[in-house]
Amino acid sequence: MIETTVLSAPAQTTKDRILDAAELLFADRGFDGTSLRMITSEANVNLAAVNYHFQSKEALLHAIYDRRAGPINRRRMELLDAIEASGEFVVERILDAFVRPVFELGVEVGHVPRLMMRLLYVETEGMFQHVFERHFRPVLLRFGVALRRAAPHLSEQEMMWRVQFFIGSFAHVMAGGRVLKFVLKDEREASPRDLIMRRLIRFAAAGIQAPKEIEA
Amino acid sequence: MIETTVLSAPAQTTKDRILDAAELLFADRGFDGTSLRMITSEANVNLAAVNYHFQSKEALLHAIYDRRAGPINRRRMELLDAIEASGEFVVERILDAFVRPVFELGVEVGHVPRLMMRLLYVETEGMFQHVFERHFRPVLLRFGVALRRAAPHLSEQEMMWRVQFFIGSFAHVMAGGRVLKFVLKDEREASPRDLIMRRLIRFAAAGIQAPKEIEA
DNA sequence: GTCTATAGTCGGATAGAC
DNA sequence: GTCTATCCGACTATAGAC
Repeated sequence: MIETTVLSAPAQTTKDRILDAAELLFADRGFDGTSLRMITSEANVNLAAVNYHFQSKEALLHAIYDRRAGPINRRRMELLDAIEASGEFVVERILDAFVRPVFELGVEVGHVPRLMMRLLYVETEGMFQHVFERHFRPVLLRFGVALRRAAPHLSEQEMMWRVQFFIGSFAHVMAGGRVLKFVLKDEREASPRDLIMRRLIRFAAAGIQAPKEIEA
Repeated sequence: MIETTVLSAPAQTTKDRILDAAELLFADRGFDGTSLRMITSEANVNLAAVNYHFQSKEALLHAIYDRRAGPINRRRMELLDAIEASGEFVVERILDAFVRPVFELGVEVGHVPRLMMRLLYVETEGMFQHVFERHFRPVLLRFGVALRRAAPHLSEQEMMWRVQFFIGSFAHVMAGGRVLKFVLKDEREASPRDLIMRRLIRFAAAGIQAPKEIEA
């Protein structure tokens, strides 16, 4: 089942080398802050190769997002399938299904959340729309439905807001907002990723299950 | 007490016009995506004026962050002073002191949270460090202390993590992550800002006050 | 498919007149 | 303080040889 070629990646094609180099650079320096020259130099390919394999710098970013967003959200769907099959709609387990596929990414792609962060807040509307409609919206809707079964006391819009609060927490710790480094210092390195994930789920599950109204 | 010049802003100086135009452009298109020519054109000032009043494009962004981060965090400190004076350490009230100064910003500066978002995740380390050390770190530390008095069952590091989850939720809804528009649709326009703030505080207060351990 | 060479544009910054 | 004019480097994209 496990192909050894996935990890060691021998005999990588020019196209893949471009994708890998560009992905890291875009995550770190942003689209406008990354030149094709940086990418081709880092990937050890010729400058013209980008416009040959992709058609433009923008189409390259497009391809990068599709390559990552597809597998992550398919995995989320699988985990949701299992929850629905079992009939056990528990908030913690549903949230786990959302965050686990990202936490399970290898450390060698630890920059992917930063890339997604840019998509959420920084990239152009068109870029966001393409990726969101294709990969994220169906997943988000299904999570909303599952969570309402787990916490039926909330209206649909109330739940949608709380899901957004959860996504904010999740995105923040995944993208490693620089604040984390300054506030938590060495603590962060010491905390195994698994513990961070459990802390996040604990926090968000309590928030999502909070009673409905503020005033009696 | 209230100066009418604050709102109508008559006879704005060249320097201020540059600050205003650049702030909006940087928030929308990012530092690399904004040229000095866009800024001076939008501000109706000469191209050379930027390098005269500030010294470089980077120093201009510096000035922009200082102009906003100062007042917001001073207001937070005031609200914290009031809490400490009253001796009523209630999680909801402490969280309110953190978010209120931002929610109270006029709609005409609704782009400021987006600008802060870029600082958190996108700008250079140097830019972040300058602003964080000067404006945010002292505030964050005080909030951590106050929250631990309100929820003493948590260790310092546990609380720091939960504060980070809260900040993620807050930043996400303030920056209006594009997801909000797509998921919540018209609902967002209809929800008064005050209601959003209360929902956020309700969610985060429950999360922060969640019991300590996952397993017994 | 891969390269070199270059077209064509736009960027930040500054010199120097007023 | 404000302007015009300009330097010079860097950028995306492509044409055309191999």
